[in-house]
Amino acid sequence: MKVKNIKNNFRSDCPISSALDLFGDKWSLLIIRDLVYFGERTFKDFSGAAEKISSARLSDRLCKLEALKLLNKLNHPTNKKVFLYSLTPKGMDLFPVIAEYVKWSNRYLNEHIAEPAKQFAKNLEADREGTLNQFMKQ
Amino acid sequence: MKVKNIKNNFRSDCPISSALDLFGDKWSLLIIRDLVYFGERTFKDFSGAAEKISSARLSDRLCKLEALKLLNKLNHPTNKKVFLYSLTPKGMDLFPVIAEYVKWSNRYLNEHIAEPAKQFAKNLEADREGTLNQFMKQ
DNA sequence: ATATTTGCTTTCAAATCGAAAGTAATATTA
DNA sequence: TAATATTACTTTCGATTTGAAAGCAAATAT
Repeated sequence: MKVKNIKNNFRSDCPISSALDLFGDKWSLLIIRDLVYFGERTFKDFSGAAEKISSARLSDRLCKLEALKLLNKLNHPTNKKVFLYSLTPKGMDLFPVIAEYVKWSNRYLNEHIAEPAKQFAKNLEADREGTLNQFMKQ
Repeated sequence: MKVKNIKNNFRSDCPISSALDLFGDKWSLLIIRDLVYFGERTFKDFSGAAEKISSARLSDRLCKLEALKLLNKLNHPTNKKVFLYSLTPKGMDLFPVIAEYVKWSNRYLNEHIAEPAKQFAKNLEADREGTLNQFMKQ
């Protein structure tokens, strides 16, 4: 796949619009989410997530996120055709963004969201620092 | 404009994907951003932002965000053809999400972003609670 | 040796997008 | 008060992005 120069194509010098230019689509943060939660994932693992990303889109997003150095792609230790994706520190630093989405959704989409997420949101509200650190130190 | 039932069309019961389903496009958070910063904006004001949203897209997004009750649309006190958009508490509660994007971009896109945003990020890093409260109490 | 699995790529119709022009109602200017 | 300008949109249309499905090659499992 060709990943054309994603940077140097920003709409403005605003940090918010620039972040959205890089990973402000409907899939990138869900890939990051899976990696925060599971640590490592394969192509097939990502494909299995509830949102049902198509393989074309998944392939495209993994390439872009790797090009942005938000994730690492490593060989599986025993299976040559499988790759293991994981977060770089740069990618892991998106976790606080994700956490704020969780808090907002817990407040305003509460009846719609899954029970474990509600608990996570509750922990975040009670002790943000601690809950984030729990995930972010490795 | 017709705003078709935006809810009941979620990809999953995940709070992150659900939030992205509602306003995970490249423009919605920038509209919220302008309203956090300026309090009130007109259609023309939004059009003037550096990212140069097209009028068709702006019209569409304002409708959707109003339908989601993230913003209010009020008549201008003296000019009948102008409307004043502002944030509801539900919309204002997206500010912490925005703030985390700012922090991330300040870390990883630092040389690209504008100086005032860098200062804001610095304040956030030094005193998150205080900096957020400064904006969020009206 | 054959079948299956994995991580993709290709194809294609449909949805979404940006750019530009158009419109209708109001407000300003001459 | 008649002409001009402004505002908040809507319309149109070609280009880009998307999702769904099928295809594929290499590696693994049977």
